[in-house]
Amino acid sequence: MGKNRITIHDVAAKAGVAISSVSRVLSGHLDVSDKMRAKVEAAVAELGYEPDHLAQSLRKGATNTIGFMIRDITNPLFSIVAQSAEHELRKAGYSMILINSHGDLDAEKENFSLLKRRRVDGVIASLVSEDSPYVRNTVKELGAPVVLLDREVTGLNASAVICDHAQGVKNATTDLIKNGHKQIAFVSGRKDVFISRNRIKGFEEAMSDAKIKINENLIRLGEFGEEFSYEQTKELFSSKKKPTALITGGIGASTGALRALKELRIKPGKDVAFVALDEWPMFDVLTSDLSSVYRDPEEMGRQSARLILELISDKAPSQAVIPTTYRPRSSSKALSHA
Amino acid sequence: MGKNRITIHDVAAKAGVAISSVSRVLSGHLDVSDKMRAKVEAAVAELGYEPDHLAQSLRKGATNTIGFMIRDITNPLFSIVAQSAEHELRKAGYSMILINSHGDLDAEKENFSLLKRRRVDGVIASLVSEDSPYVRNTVKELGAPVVLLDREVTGLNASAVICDHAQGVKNATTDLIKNGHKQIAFVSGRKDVFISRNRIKGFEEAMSDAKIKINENLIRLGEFGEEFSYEQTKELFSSKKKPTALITGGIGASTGALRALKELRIKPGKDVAFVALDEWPMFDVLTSDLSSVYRDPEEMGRQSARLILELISDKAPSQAVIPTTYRPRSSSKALSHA
DNA sequence: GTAATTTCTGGAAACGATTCCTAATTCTAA
DNA sequence: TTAGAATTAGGAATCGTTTCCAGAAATTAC
Repeated sequence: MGKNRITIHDVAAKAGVAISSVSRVLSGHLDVSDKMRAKVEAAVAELGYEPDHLAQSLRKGATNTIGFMIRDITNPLFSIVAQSAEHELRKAGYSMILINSHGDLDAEKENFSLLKRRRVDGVIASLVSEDSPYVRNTVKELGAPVVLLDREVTGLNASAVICDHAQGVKNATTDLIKNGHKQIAFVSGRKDVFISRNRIKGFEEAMSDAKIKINENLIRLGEFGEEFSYEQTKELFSSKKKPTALITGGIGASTGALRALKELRIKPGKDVAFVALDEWPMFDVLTSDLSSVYRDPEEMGRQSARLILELISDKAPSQAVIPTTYRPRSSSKALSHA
Repeated sequence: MGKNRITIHDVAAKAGVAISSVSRVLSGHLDVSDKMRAKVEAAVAELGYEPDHLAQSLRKGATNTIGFMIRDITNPLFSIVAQSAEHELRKAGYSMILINSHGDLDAEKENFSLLKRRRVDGVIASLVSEDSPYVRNTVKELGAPVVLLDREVTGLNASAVICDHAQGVKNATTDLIKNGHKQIAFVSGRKDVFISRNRIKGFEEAMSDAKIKINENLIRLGEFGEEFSYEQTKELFSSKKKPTALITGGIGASTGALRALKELRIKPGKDVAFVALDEWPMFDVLTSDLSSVYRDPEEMGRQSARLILELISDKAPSQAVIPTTYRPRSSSKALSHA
């Protein structure tokens, strides 16, 4: 097959020089005569030589590869983050190894070990959890810099891209309140991760500012993903005292809630006010004018790429904050029939 | 930092044996005594040694890496294909390098060269085009096996995952006809790629079977992506003689069409019959009962992984055919007001 | 007990590059 | 003309493995 791989030896032989000279020419080293450069470049062109990235990596101790670890690349938000990060890294000469952890802690652990063996120069990761004690160890053992997506870093020598969920949620909640809502339900993922904590924070601030007491029964924080949200929504709207507004955190939660409402024949924006946190592709076309809290996934990708490249070039860890914006649409305005 | 990388030398020293013996134990070679195995394993455990994948690759000539080249990972269908392929490859000990070509031919060319330098063991690719003469060369030069997604292979030493779009489209068209539609518009991507040709083939067969003459003005094949479809749909429904049914090929095209219809205040499923080719996440929840032609993206991922692994182990190229199924919903039934 | 065979182990040569060190060449200055 | 400095080129070590080869040790056969 492709057995006839052309190496630096072949080039050296053809040009009648030493391999060290070939290497020097190719790496743009200064101490090389014009004659030498010409000879080598001719040989390279003639043979169509391309340096072997593998051998270079081994010798240089850098693979120019970044691991991108994610819970679920199927999440449209994260697929955009991944694409944007890849685009950015590529411009800097890096490739991206994509690796899924399916929201599973053991898989995640194994993934770190895999990336370590592959000697990636850095890792961008959306972790399953942030508080487990294993994170600190794993990241330390990795021996390569890490950028965390939407996770709070504590003591860890890592950078992070964090989103200011609180602000967007606060604005959304305030608007709901302004529209007369008091019984506002909030369905989102696990409370032990930053994103949920931060979202609920914005919610609580808005409620507190408006001096409305929060009905704890309407706060449902549990799992990411559709099923949890589906069940919670069904429960919420099957009870006697139904909420008049609903905020759902994350695409999975929004889907589950919309599915439940559909089955219950409750029209979001008509029978109940609705705000989705995070948008998905075709949001405006496909939803009937749903309000949302938006964050720019492309910017998240760009920032994560920037941060990991900075860490690789030995800069100090830092954080990038992505703003969120409340996008009011008609679904915020459903009349409260409280 | 992580300068203290533990190598096979360290293990050999600690165990008091030769490095070749360590290698033999670790690779499960037969000719090794129990005593030796025990000594080495103890040393490995104590030092926490993990073999360097890079060095292994260089020596063995295999990187256990597959390149996954795609036009746009943001396309929800393809992100599922990617995830599913990655999952499958991982089980076989392979990692996946993800690389976007943004639908650009030059980027694609460069991507192939990048993957070649990185010595991937194989490539799964959704190419921008299939007929350009460069494909044959590039793939040959790559020196690694290739699996093409939804592209017809000609003479090339490559496998392919192809979808039987024709069947699903034919069934959908036949159903539309049964519901009284004759003026059926068809908007999809470039005619020079398999997917469009195959889809239109199903359409033409159904029309021909029903002895309905096709109005060429209603067939709009041009670009993938939202804009083209948006413009074509606007045009189609601004003319005097409007189509009574619309089939859109691909997620981009469907989005564009839905956007156009929304602006024109034409309700799919009410004012016009509508069938979308390909579904997207939350399809059933978010669309108001749109008919579709479905293909299983996870199966596409699994099959592409299987095929590339087969090629790597020197099996002959082959094709996997993914069926498509027509999923009639209420949007097929809009009354024809022809 | 010796010879022939089988098991096991260590040494060294790859894999394909980079880079340090040294020596040869050219150039400058006295 | 020659000593010294500055360029330039080649040789060899190195990155961390695997694997071939040869030889030592252990086993078996006679």
